[in-house]
Amino acid sequence: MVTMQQVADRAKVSISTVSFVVNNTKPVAPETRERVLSAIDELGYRRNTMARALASRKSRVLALIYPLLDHRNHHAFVDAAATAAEEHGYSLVLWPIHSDNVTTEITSLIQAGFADGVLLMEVQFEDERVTHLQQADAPFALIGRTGDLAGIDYVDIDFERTTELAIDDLAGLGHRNFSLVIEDLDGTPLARYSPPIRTEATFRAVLAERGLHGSVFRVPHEATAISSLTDDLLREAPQTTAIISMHDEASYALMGRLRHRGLEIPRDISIAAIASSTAIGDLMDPPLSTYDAPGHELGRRAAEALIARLEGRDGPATQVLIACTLHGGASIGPAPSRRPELDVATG
Amino acid sequence: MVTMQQVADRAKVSISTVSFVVNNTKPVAPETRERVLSAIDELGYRRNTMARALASRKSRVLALIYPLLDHRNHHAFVDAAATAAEEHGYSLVLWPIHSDNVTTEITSLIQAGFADGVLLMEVQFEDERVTHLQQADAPFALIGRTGDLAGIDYVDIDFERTTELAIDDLAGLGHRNFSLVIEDLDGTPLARYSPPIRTEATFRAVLAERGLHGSVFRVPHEATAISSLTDDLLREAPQTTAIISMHDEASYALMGRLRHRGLEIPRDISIAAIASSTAIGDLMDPPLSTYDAPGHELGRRAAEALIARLEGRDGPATQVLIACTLHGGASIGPAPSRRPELDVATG
DNA sequence: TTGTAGGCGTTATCAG
DNA sequence: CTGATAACGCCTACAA
Repeated sequence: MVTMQQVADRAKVSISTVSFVVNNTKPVAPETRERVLSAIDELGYRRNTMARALASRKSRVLALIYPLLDHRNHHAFVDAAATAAEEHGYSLVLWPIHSDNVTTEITSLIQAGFADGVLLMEVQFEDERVTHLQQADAPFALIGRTGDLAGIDYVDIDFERTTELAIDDLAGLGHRNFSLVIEDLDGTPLARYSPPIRTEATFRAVLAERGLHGSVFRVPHEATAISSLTDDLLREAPQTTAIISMHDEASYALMGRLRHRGLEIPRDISIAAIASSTAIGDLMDPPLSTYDAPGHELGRRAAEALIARLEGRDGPATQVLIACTLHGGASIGPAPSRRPELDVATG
Repeated sequence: MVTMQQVADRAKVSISTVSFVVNNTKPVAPETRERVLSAIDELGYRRNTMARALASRKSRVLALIYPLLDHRNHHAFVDAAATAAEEHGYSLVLWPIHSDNVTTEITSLIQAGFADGVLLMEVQFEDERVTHLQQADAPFALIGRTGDLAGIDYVDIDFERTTELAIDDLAGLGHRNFSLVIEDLDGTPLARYSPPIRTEATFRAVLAERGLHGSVFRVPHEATAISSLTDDLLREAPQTTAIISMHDEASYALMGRLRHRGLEIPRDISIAAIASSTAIGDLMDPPLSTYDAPGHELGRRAAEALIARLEGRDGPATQVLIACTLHGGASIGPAPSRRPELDVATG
């Protein structure tokens, strides 16, 4: 390993001069700088990350508290956060959660000087990790939202706006009777996960406001519940002509079983997935019309918000909401004038 | 931040004694140890990661070179690697690749003392990153395999065994005519990606050995190619009764369009997905029979192999191959005695 | 514009 | 078993 001292010797300058050119921290005579630069080049010097962190009291590491629930697709999100971090001279460390004392684990990351700040995802409506971070005065940013957001940096999907968009798009096609399909997370660690909560509330509010009708189906993450959904829906809300789904597995099942029941999509019934992705939608036949989750942008902006905070650019909190946008697909269409009779025996 | 010195003062011992108990590095009198421990507890001491790394010349960080191709599901894999690392006192850092000079970037991670070792995924048959790491004498482990594997630590799916398993399982059901569907990666950065290469070679070899028949379909990752696959297959290999697919998107499309063409799965034709996952398979109707990729185990073992190497446990290289195992599904069944006539006009 | 020197918090070596 | 003390490689006042 080649050190600053060796570079200094070769360039016939002091070690601090090397530091100045390496970090651009003080003006250095062009000619001296050249000498240093070429010494660095010839020796293949790289400044030692750990020594730098120790001396500067900054690790330049962001810890992403990483949920172990693997039924969600965080890929784009994590990817973008890592990339953004790297572009700003930071690194992203995955911090899997599995201990019971999650909260103390998280702040110790920072107290141990390992990370400068924390990125939190899968945030619950009331999240003790957040309060703990606040108390410990540890820099953090959320992907997602808690209930109380005063002064908190966060980036999240605008579920409210997305829901409204989907309803209005479908209403514009003549639909008047909606069904919303969301995940039922009761009994799971995500019981108070806010996306379904916010979406359901918005769904009801918007329908009421527009004078439209609808039902809500909460579907647990189990094969039996998912496969019985279609029949439940047709029985309990037979007038439905437009389904909005925030449950990809359920969407799949619906597409298949609705056709089994003799309904054609979108001729007889429309279905739109929100907070999903085109990649998933394109697998279906017909391609599912999806309002794509802006995973990439969320990851990037969350990392950047945290970095901004770390670098002292204080000021108002970053509070960003991004709506999902409709991206192709062929599963929505004009509302049918009337629905064909269902062959109930087939169900 | 509370330091070792403060702990030492409070416990009325020297700083080295504190270090000994914190790291279990030398015997300490039970009573002294107790004093230190309670001082640590009272003060809330945590040893500084960066100082430790500097002094011990070990960062305890593994860098996962992280591909930016997001059409693959690396979730379980990354997750398991991070968890395993953490269990061994290491951290996993995501290192997104986007520079042109990937190779030098990778070794500089280590030269900068940031990471002790590197985990490489999406390995190509000939991979210059590997040769570069070898030349730089940087510790690394692969997830995947290059062509030349002498002395290299790697963990990979046993595509050969998996392919053989799938063929034999289906042959056991009476199938004699197979089609293999793999991704065509020509023209992409993964042109020499080894899984499809190995799988195709094995497919041909095993069929020949068993006296069975088959065709190979290489399908690019494009909607048009994927949607025309079914017709191509039925035209070019009409006698096929069993499809083995290593291309999830194509599997989806096949399930849908085969039914459109009047073929029932698995009555008329069987389909098995290899290196896939039950989670994906369960979305289909009928549930796709999948030979599940052991992502979780691969991630764990790769991380552990690298750590073993880092900790000087040398000896023969870790070279692990894990076959995918069949996991449920209902898309394979006995070979049909004869296939119903196809309504060619429907295609 | 450049150099000197004192940390940063640990680890590790060597005495006692 | 315990304690000094010298690294580890870099940053950063403070001097020159």
